[in-house]
Amino acid sequence: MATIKDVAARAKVSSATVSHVINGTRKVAPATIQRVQQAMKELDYHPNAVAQSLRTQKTNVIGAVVSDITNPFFATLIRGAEDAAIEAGYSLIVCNSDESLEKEDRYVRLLKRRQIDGLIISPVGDGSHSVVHELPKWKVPFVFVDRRVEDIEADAVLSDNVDGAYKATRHLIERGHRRIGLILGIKGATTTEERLAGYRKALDEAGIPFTEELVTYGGYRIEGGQRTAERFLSLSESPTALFSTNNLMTIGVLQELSRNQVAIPEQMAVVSFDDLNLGELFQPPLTSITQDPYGIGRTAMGVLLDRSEDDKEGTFKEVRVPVTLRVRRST
Amino acid sequence: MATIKDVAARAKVSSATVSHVINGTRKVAPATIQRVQQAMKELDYHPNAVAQSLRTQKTNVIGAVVSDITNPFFATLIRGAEDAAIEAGYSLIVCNSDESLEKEDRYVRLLKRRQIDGLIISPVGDGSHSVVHELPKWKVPFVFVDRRVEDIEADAVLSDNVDGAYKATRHLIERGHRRIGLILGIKGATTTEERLAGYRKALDEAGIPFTEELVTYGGYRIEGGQRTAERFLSLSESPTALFSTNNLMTIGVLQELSRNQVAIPEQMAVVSFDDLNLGELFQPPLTSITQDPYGIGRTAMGVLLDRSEDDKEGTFKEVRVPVTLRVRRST
DNA sequence: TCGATTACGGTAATCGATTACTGTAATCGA
DNA sequence: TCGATTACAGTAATCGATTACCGTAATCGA
Repeated sequence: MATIKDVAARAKVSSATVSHVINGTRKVAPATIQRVQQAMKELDYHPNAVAQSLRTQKTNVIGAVVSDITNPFFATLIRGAEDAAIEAGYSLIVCNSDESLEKEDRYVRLLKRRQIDGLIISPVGDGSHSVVHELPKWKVPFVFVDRRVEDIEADAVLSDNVDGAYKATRHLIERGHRRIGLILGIKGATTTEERLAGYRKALDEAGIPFTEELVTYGGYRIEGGQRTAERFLSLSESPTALFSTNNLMTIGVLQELSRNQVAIPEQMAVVSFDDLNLGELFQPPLTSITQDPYGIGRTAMGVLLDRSEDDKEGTFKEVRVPVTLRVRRST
Repeated sequence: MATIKDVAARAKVSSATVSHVINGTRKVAPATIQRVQQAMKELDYHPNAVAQSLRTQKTNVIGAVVSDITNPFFATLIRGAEDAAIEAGYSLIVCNSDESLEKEDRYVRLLKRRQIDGLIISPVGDGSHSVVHELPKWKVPFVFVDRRVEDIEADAVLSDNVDGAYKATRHLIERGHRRIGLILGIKGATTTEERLAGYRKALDEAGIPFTEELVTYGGYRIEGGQRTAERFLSLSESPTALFSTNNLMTIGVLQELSRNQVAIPEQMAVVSFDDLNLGELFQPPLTSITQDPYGIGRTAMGVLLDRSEDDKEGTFKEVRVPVTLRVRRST
């Protein structure tokens, strides 16, 4: 591979001049510029980004840690982040935490070693033992997406969870349901707590008493959706509607209901927080709260790059991305 | 951030010794090792991967270019690649080409500048004008996934497309269909050509004549599925079965059939190459050829790392990952 | 005409690691 | 006892860029 020195030699200038031609960092005589560009072309020279990074202390790489890229929600979020990153000249390294604190820890440290310029993270669990607590000390700019950790000062781009859960629950109430089973994710996670708050708000407003029995935790996994749906079905007085608070658990719920031949919506209405993509192709089409993961990813990257370029401080932003209730036939 | 010199100073040794302690590259007295480790701990030292990369000419970064991470097929493929990468100490930079030659070109060059140790790529279109033609010259090890470019010598990990298409078509024939509409992707892409070959093989075997009229190209996009389904429906003698050769086009097909209230499978049988995940939740559940994208990604990464570690040459492997026909109720 | 300014570009230090080469004691073997 | 070997560790070059600092010639203004 040709280096800057090769170019310099061929153009009969110093490497300093080549660098300045490339970066436009000082005035260079037109004739010299010509010679340098010619030499670069002839040698098919392209600057070594690793050397640049070492010298400038800037890698133009952003790290992203999400629970699982295989989940369409995160895939789309990452896609949004990536598009924004590329436009600004950054690349994205993606890591999957699988909701494991240990993996999250390992990846964040790895990314730090790689001198990333910023981090987008959806923290594992309630974040209480997360490695993110070290981030402020390390001075790596970062932004929370989807979830956040309560007691850490940082930017965050999140869905409007309270509003979404409120709308979903109110919709079910308007359809006449009074026993609404709520399937939450991981106790302590901000998404979970906020969606619970929205649910309670709608119940309160309608004067329906809150029942512990109707609230379960499925860990945001398919299996959790099945398990909790099963539990709801076995209740002496089973609910007439289920509100599942993420896409994977909804899949589990639908599988379980189908296995037990429970008719939707006749015997059980179903609402999902977070659309299943293709939700409209199901039979019946699924009523859901639609989030905007692409928008979350894109604006998160924007917020992150703003911060790392304006250099550090400044008050932290918490952006709430609106969600919409899409009524289909499962309710 | 602490550097190796800080550690050296604190442990009262040279930076060479610190380096050797870290890497175990030469014998160091136990007492010295202790002091160095102590110093590293006290300073919370972690080696700067950028500096290491510059010196060793190895970044431990692999690039991946696929058409769209939002497509569950590629998301899963990337996930497989990533898991394998992480296990081997590599990180993955993911890029989305969106089937655009220009983006593909830009990203591959960017990745090369970043000095990636290897590349996983699903080339755009038929690959004839792809930047991948430059890769051998650049000496970046790379492996094709999902598709390949015909005239380039390289490793490749691909689905057994001929077999899959053959099985799908034969299945339809066994169900009594003789007019089977085939929806291909991008003319010239190896996936397309191979799936066409499998389709023809099954027809030949059954003595059914091949009809141009029943073959269309949908560009591997949802919209293409809709468009081609519409075309098939408007045929004077429309087919009794459709074989759509990727997941996105299948979605388009299903949408279009549903819009026209065509009953599946009574009025039109449908088979998809590549499962829709959740295909079993559709009504009716979808018969499909199931690929193993996770396996493709994982073995592709394995092949790639083998090659970059065994250092270069050696004959190129073409791995065919088996596919299975999953019969559900859409046929 | 001469000092100041401008235009242009080179020298060498630097980023933070790795590693070839070298140096000094201590130990060994006969 | 002395040359050889071994054990241990330091010096400095290097990877490929950027950039602070400096030098020279040409131009300008009064």
